[in-house]
Amino acid sequence: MNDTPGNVATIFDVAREAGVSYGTVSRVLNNRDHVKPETRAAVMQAVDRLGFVANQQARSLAGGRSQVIGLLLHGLNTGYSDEILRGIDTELEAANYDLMLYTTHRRKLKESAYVGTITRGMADGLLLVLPRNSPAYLDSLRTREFPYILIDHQGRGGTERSVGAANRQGGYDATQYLIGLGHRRIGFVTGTLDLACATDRLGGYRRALDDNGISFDPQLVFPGDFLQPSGFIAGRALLSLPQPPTAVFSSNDVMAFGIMEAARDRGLSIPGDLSIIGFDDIAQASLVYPQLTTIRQPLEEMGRVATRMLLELIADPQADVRSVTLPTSLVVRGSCLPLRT
Amino acid sequence: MNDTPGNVATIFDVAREAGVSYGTVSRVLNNRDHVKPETRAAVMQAVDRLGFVANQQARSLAGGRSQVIGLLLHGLNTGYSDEILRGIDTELEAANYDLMLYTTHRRKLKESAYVGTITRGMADGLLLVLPRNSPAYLDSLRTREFPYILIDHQGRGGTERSVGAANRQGGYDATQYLIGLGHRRIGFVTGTLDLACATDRLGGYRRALDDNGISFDPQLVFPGDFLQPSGFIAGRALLSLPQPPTAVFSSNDVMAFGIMEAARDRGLSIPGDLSIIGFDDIAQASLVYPQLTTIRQPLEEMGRVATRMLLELIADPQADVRSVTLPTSLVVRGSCLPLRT
DNA sequence: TAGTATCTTGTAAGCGTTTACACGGAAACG
DNA sequence: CGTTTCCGTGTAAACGCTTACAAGATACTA
Repeated sequence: MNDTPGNVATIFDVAREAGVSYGTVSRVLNNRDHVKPETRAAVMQAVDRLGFVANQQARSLAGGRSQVIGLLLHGLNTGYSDEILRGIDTELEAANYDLMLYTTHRRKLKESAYVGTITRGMADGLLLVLPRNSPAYLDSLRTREFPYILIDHQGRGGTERSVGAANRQGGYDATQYLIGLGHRRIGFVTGTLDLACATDRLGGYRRALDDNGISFDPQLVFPGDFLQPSGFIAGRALLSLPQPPTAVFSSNDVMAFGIMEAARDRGLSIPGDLSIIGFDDIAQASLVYPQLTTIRQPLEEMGRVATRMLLELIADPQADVRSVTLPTSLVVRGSCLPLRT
Repeated sequence: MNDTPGNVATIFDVAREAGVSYGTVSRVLNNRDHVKPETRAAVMQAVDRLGFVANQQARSLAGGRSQVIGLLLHGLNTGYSDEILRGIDTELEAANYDLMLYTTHRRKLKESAYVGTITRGMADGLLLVLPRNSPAYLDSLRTREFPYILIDHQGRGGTERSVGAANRQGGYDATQYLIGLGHRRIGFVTGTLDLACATDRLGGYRRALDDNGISFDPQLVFPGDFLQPSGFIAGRALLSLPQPPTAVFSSNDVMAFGIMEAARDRGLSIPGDLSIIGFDDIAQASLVYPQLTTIRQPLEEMGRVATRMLLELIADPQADVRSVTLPTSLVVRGSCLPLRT
């Protein structure tokens, strides 16, 4: 309020204003016991009058919480992170936490440096979006008992605390849906296969074929990298086969758009001549024409759940927080049709 | 490296390891003069050996930089912030700064509380994405001489340091393009009109009509709110007019998608029966079918430019940093056609 | 070669909090 | 009514760093 510009009220100013000691002010600010109600009120008034806001740096240096959690991302590229971020944001806001955003741009080295600074006081906990296999610095987090949660990471060892989606089941469901529509020659465009989620989706596809007595044809599987151009290329390749597929399952929506483009290029109508199903259910999926049938991955919810888990862990490091796999769901829109006979 | 779990090396540990005093270590860490080269090397080695990373909290408490800048956003809703964020991230990474993300969810009260905590040591500077008119707390930033830059804010007073886009010119260009294609009855769907960018786009539209001797017809202007459903509603309304428009200019891309939907609902083909032009050029614009012709707003560049301005301001508070308006550009895709006669 | 300026380093103080501890007074107990 | 317990508050120390300031070593000047 009435402070000279540049000079901001400290806990001492509040103490003087309220006629108590700084220790008492701290106790009030932290909702500690052993403070007389009138004193508490007086302090609160002084806080209001001075417009006092505690310095978080000092607070966390002195051993308190920083009320900040870190989020480590590869990048802001896909539109995939945005949705997770939204979930995290929602949950953090409710808990009165702030968010520190770190993007690594896929540089391994940077990641571990980040993890270093983050754990040195910057944040109370860490969320990592790590679709690939666990890097070494997780060890240091573990031994240091620093609270962290992995998002979208399906590590082999059950030791990691993570939240992910049922990629395998989703892949199975997508394939099963197409089979249910009568399709037998079903193309598959993979994601980047060093990511667990990509291999899981492929696994689901193969399993569904198996369960339905359809033999696996390697020709129908085309490698992609989760980006649109690779979808286009894959689409073109699959449609040029001597015996092209009547339906294609794309490991994500963005590549599905590429496949759509390739089909249109060839003069094929969707879904009349070719059924397409995607994975993720990003916002665009319902904006394209025809609207894309896809497997919904609950990204926002993953963000929310992970955040809740992390906050729980921060509150009680011994808490029994276990990995969670959230279910995917089939979203039927307009890009698939029963096989014409 | 070899620290007991939970105990992290401090500057004192480094000093002991290197056989110098902690003051010297600090000097080395901050690249100060007056350190003998051999000493510097010895300290750096000790730093490496111990895997030391400075505690940012302590550092900024003691008067140094926090190497953090804050970003205040309304929310992560539109896909619009993502792109700005990407630009910011790029620039920050280069400058070795970290990002603190604050979302207000449009709650005025929260904003000013945030600004309070941010300026109390949390960050060295602040970026605000503020399409609406400048709120009161900016005054406190100003008197406190805290470095900040506004993004996408076209305030009246030239006092604010901000970076924005040429919304008026963009609106003009879009309209002019449609007129050039022969269209005379051109619908317009507004954005939320309490935002400067929305009124500017409308202004550009009117100006272009004027310049071409086309009289302004209020019936052709329909209020929207930048979200897809309002585009749909607007599209339906415009197309139901006794004399419907042959082209529509939407104040942003997302609403344009809604208009497309409305047109399809009515059995109209795009661009055959109706030309549509958007504004923003978000990622989806090139994914829909037909691909959307639109006015590109250089969001990522806005983020980058604003960040550079802010960093400059942090480095030298007296720097002559002036507001910047970045040009928009017409991106021609497939959603507009010359008027059929 | 004495005197001064410059380099190099160490030490102390302080940034704004929290937390452990101390101490007087009120309440509870026998 | 003396003793014990708990309550309410103040004070000191610590968190890990930066930045004056001091002081010894070294280089430069006349």
